[in-house]
Amino acid sequence: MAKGAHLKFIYPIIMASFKILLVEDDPNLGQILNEYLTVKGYETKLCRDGEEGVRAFKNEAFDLCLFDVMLPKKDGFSMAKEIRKNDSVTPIIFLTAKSMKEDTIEGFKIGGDDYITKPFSMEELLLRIQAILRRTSEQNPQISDQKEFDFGDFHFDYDKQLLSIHNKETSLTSKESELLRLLCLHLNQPLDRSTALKIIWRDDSYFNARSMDVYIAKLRKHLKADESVQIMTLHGSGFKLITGIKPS
Amino acid sequence: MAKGAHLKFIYPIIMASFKILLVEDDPNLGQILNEYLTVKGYETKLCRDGEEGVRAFKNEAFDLCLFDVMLPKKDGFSMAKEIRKNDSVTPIIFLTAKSMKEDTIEGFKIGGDDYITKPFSMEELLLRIQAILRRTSEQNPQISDQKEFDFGDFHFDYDKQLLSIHNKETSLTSKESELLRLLCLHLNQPLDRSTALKIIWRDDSYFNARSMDVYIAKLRKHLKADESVQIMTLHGSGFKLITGIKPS
DNA sequence: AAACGATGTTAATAATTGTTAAGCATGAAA
DNA sequence: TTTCATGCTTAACAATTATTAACATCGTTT
Repeated sequence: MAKGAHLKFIYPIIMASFKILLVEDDPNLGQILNEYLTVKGYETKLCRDGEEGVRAFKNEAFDLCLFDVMLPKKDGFSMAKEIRKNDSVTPIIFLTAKSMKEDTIEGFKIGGDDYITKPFSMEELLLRIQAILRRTSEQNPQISDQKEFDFGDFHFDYDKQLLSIHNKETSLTSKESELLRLLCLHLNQPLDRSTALKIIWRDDSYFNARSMDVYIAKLRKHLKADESVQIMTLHGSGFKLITGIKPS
Repeated sequence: MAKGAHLKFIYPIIMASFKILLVEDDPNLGQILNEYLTVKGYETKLCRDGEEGVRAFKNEAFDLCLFDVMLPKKDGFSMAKEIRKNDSVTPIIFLTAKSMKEDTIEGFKIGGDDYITKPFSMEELLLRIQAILRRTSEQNPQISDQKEFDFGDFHFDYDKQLLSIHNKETSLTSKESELLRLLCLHLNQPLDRSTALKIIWRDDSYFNARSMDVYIAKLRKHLKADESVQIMTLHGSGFKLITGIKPS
């Protein structure tokens, strides 16, 4: 029955890349798909036939499968059946040449998650992949959701909203925690203003931007406890949490 | 602001069936879909236009949305956008008359989960619904029928409405129990205010929200018996029952 | 340097949540 | 029936958190 409003939208902005098992015998299409998905930030493994595909699945961990239905040695549905014997969660998308309804339905019955009919647009495929991964990754916290951070002398527990140093503990508000978490995920790397606004405030607008500046100021106060840690301003683009500043 | 006499029906908290929000302006198709889904064991709510649909979504908890794209007052995509502001998880399937690629892609970008082109077979629609619900229900805590919970030093029996620690037993009221149950199902994870209100109070309204705050306070008192357990506030979004707090 | 936009800082205001207690309805006991 | 106990809701006010406003400062461009 239900659902959670207000769950944070964690888009794959900060995220270890997903690994996709692609099985396609047509060399052209295979290569195009492979390149396209790589460009889009996915790690891929391309196999040329069904047996090779199943073998790869057994030996490596994938986040999603993309199977052509018609394949040499072992067709896509048979692969899916074999995989579903031991694994009921990894999403499977079928590529089918014909838009035969029977194929479609067969695919879903086996436990496939989607099918897409050739010819298809790359963007559509990408969007389907994202839709499915968005869903699965939310239940897969380790992919993007680091909960505790150490930087400088600080220890930050995002879940408990606690920032501690030496033996002092400060409890943070939710907004402070979210912002600090983003900064930590980008430790010593730039955090884009607009990115942070979209993730935390859901909207990059003037007032939200000002609000964020206020929170940056609050965090800076908290972080004064260790001189070697600082939130640096990247004028016109964002902020960066840096560690290892030498005492002057 | 007196509310006057009113009746409130207590629905079963643990429902077997999924609840689908169906928004379709064509009376024939609407009724057919409605009946078909009902026969297939789903609970449905049928709305005739977009505004009605969004209103329904805000006040009731649904497991899946099925939106026609072309609708009076507010089209399906606009509905999805509005819903996605606060809810990134409830699956949305679009029904589209034309198989326009732009439409498709637009739908996915908004955060839709699938689309299906009219005319479609009922069986295909059902299979798509099942594919999505299979995936979401696995990660959907509140559908669980777990009756007893252990957290910190507590043992909580939902059916008996008993919260015990060491050798002390406290009997809870039904509202206390329902709220604690939801928190337990989300142990160490956020529980959204609106979700809890829709499930326990059947309606996310101002007074119910205040009532819920009162019950949070009551639960906090009960939970004082173990310092390592706390209900933490997620300002603006909800609460989280957390365990493993260090003694200070 | 002057002008402009972006950011820093503090304070005021607004919104949300915490807490206590007063009302109300219901059902059981007298 | 009246009385009482119970559980839930509503009200009132306090505390906390978030946003907006106002003004200072910094960086960049000219």
